[in-house]
Amino acid sequence: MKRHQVTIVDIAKALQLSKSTVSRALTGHPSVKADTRQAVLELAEKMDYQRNMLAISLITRKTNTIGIIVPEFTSSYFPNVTIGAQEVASKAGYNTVICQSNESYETEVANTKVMLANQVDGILVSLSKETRNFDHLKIFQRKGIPIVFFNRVCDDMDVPKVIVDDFEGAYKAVSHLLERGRKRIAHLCGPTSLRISEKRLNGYKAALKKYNVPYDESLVIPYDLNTDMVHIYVTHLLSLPQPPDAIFAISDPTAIEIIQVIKKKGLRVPEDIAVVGFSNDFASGLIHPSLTTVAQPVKEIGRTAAQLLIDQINRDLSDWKSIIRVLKTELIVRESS
Amino acid sequence: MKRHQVTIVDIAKALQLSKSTVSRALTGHPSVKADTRQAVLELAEKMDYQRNMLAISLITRKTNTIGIIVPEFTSSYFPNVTIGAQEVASKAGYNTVICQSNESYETEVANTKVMLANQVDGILVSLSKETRNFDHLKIFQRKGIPIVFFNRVCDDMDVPKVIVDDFEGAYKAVSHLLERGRKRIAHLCGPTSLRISEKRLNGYKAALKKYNVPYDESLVIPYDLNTDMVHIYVTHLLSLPQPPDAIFAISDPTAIEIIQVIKKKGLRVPEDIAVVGFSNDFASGLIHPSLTTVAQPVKEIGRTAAQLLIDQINRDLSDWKSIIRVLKTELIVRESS
DNA sequence: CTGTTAGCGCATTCAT
DNA sequence: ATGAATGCGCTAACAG
Repeated sequence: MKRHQVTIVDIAKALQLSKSTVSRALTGHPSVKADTRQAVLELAEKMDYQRNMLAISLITRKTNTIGIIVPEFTSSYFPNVTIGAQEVASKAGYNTVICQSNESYETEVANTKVMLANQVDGILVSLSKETRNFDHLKIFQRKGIPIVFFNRVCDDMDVPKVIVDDFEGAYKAVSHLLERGRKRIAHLCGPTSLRISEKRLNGYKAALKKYNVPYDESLVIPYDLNTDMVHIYVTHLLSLPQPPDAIFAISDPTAIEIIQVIKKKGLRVPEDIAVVGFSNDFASGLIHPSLTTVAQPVKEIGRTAAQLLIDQINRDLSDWKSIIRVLKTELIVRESS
Repeated sequence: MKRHQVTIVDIAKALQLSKSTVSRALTGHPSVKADTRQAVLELAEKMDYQRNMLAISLITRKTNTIGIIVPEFTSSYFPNVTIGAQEVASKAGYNTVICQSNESYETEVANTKVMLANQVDGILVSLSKETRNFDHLKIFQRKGIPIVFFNRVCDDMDVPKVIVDDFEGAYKAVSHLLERGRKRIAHLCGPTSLRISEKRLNGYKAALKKYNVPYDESLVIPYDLNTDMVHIYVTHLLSLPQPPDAIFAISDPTAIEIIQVIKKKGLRVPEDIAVVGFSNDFASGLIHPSLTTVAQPVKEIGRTAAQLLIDQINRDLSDWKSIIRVLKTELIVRESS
């Protein structure tokens, strides 16, 4: 299928001008007579001329495009982060290419190849739950292409990161449960590959310690974020000799699933078991009972990450910063606790 | 910031080969000795070589990229459509660039410029609620770049479209309410600019007619999808001399907001007022009471649209089809009706 | 203010 | 099976 592309040459011919003049007129270069520019612009408009960014990027070695790699799009978390990121990016003149890794390491690697091949000026990454090797990301460092991590970060790499205070968030959530008189608090924690799992677990432990509640390993269940498995874990917890009277979940989708399972078993939330989630997904305010959760400033995370990335792009290679920006969480108490 | 890019030339030099040979080896051309290819591939890997798609696309006039323009990302509808679309696209070797118009005509126009400048091979579009002029999209037709519309389509243009049977969906929803004995059914309908608003309204009217319920214009309220306004409309409806006993909403976010407003006023759903939505967003199964709604096959819409687009891209310009694919809806009855 | 020249990185004719 | 030359559309020196 042969498409015809309108080029600068076409305009130049029609106007009896040189290519360079047309090019300059189009790019708003000051050194071009007002009426010449006017004529060029008008004709360009009339001919549906669009600058070919491929050619321009090839020369300037800049695509004004940033890549975003996220694990999934099913909760409201990542869509909202990308909204925030796009907001800042487009204001700074950058386009955005979004890829989902689907929580798969393989796919994540493939995504990075695409980003490289398309010469993005930088990438925003939140790791898949499977990712334990970071070579595919270190390539960017070697090539001098800025990376900024958010949410699921890589400790191995000395680049900017945007996270929330996961420790404190979990600490607040569990303290809240303890203050409400809960004695046996279970924790459905995330996969060990993710640092956030560890940090939230530590917050959980610290809260227990502060309130002098012994840490009981049998109440802590690591799971791989596949919500299909939640009912098994909940069933298990409820069948313990001393079942928990509260569950703190690593994420809102998890917590929501927990509530569904508990209700299906004929138990009441929060009377029999309290539930607390993490992230304040859109759905958590709607579910019945509404979910107590640790809110993250989602769009702000996206904005901050994009801003750090753009700063890095504009900065000289020599003085890259590896700032870690820690945003605050907020405990939102609702009916489930 | 000067990045160094590894090029074919680097590999050629290191291996004492010509550029063409290296290029052929890299692209899997058969006419190259097995061990030469082997050597090239190995070195390329070792040097972190990545083909520069900008250069390749410039020559081949093909970017293997499709653009997607959606109005928003806040409900679960559009994220899910894009997931379906990406699935098909990436299987066919296409990358995806996603833009949000934020329901703004201006932004939508800007988005199309970006797509053109980046030489996408085709675009998937769902119109913003403001869009009434389609020149920015007709440019694609003129340039021979395939377009496929989904959900919010443009009647003016003879291109493939993927929609659901909005008329039937609304008809089923309203019939359901009537069968449950509701007599005065209000309808919060979408902006007149969107065809889906009209079709759903027609389905509403047809159902009333079938059940011999007179059409009462005062119960039909057009609104612009800004959920902040919902409480005003609901308040108005409830203050009517003969208030409605049911509300059919153009969308799930709308219906969810309606339920919240009704509950806040101390009325019960569905006892006092039944509510039905449209689309079966993720949240609709979680809200209390859970929402009766018309489910759309969301991912399937994305898949179908992407497939039609890719078909079109591979087809010859001369025989473009303007198929309209109409997918089925399904009424999901929950607690709110 | 405007024109001329050179190449960005690569695939693709032609040659050999 | 390999090499040399051409050019995709455009910007960026370099000249007037």
